[in-house]
Amino acid sequence: MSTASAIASQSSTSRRPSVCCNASCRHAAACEATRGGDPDLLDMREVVERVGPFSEGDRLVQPDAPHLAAFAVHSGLAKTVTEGRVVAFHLPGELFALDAQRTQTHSASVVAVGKTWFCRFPRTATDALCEHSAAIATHLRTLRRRERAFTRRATDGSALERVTSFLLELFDRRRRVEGIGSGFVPLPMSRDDIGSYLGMSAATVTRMLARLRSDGSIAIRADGVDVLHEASLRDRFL
Amino acid sequence: MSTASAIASQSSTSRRPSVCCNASCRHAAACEATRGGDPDLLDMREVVERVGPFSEGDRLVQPDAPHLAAFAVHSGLAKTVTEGRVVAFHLPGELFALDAQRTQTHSASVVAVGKTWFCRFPRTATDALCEHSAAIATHLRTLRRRERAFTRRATDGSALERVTSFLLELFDRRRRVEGIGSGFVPLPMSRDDIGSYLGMSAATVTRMLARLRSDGSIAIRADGVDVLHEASLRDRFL
DNA sequence: CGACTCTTTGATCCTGATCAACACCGGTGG
DNA sequence: CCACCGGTGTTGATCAGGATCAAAGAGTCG
Repeated sequence: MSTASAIASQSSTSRRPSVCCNASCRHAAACEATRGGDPDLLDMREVVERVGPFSEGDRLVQPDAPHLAAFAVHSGLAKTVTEGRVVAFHLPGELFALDAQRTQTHSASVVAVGKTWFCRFPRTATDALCEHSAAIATHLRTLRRRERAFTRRATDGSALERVTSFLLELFDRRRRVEGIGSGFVPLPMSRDDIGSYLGMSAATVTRMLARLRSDGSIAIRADGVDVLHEASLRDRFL
Repeated sequence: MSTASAIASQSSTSRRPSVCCNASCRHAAACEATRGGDPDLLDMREVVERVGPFSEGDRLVQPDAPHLAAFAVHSGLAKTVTEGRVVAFHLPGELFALDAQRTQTHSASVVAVGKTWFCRFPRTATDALCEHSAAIATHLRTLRRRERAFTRRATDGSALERVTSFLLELFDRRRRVEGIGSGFVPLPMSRDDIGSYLGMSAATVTRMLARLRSDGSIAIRADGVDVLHEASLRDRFL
């Protein structure tokens, strides 16, 4: 079941770390850690370790484990789970697990969804960078705030509105990382995961997607959806 | 419609202030401002002004108005309203409108429910007291925290659970102020107000109360409810 | 006394959960 | 290559919680 069953936040010795964060990385243009190659943030590239592959269900960090690193998704997808509920998804290029800087311990699990690679930023290294560079310190503070905002689970509005805004959120976040791309939004997570995140049953997620399909807003594929009519999705929030 | 239509937070000249905060006040024993006559807080009595009467619907403070005073309910009832929703009720003896100390302006309306008198604590006076007395400063900070907690609207749980916990909350708060009393919980606010506060329709509030009556937990009176079987109410939260 | 407002109660509707049946798909073993 | 199998997604049927609407008491104030 696991290609890498160990917990990676404690040490990376079980996986060959490799310094590989440079302009040739698929996400270099928009990676949050380096903000697309911002000269002020270049040092972040020197401390990163690539870890993986993780496969479906593998835990990257455990609750109450000491906070030893932050992570970015390199490829695949990750979810943050608290008390049995999905509270956040992490897309390629997005940095996370910054929340624990204060408490010194992680407050939730982070679990791989499908085959996933991560970029690991050891705490000791990033702390040192923050002392040398005000730009890096500020950048990480900003990302920490943003992580907190993403984690706040939207529980208001109808099921259709929540599914719609979920798709638009992923659409926008993906666009930010991949650059201007197609209207395709991958949904590698299960319907159960989406339902858990949105506070509804998996059956309802399916039904709401079907409704958006039937009015021509999206097309449903095996591995995600195509946004066919972005405006009609956004119009649901007048 | 109004016995006192002016906005009281700006000035009290339109109503005769009277220094009347002493042991003979009906709520002296438990008033939050003086914490039942705590010697360290006695100076609070010197700065208070009694204002009123206000009648149904009169606004005591307006959103965005400058924060010139905090208040306690002397008699009657008040509600805090934000964006058309009731977010808090204030019982006799309870201090409120501390929230604006930071922002310098009130963030919500406070409206009288029925005929209501208030005790007004001018900002300049309480600020001065806080400089002289660490006890008073600490006390007000504590109350501010508590006000924030009370304002958080409980939106989870079933309608029956929310109504039950609402009654118990008022029951407990009233007991704290009035001392050990009867099982009577006055409900001078309308069913609409309760529904707004609890996030449900007025009809549902009525229905849930009827259900609690039919299983013998409460009796419904014109002006409130009698708690007949406190334990069975609390048992709804296992 | 009469107009008004608020509460109560009944009837109906809507949303989304739950349960069950079925399709689909990838993997496994013969 | 094919039959089988378990997991996941889709879809229909049913159900429960509350909202909404309407009509009938019950105070309340002029």
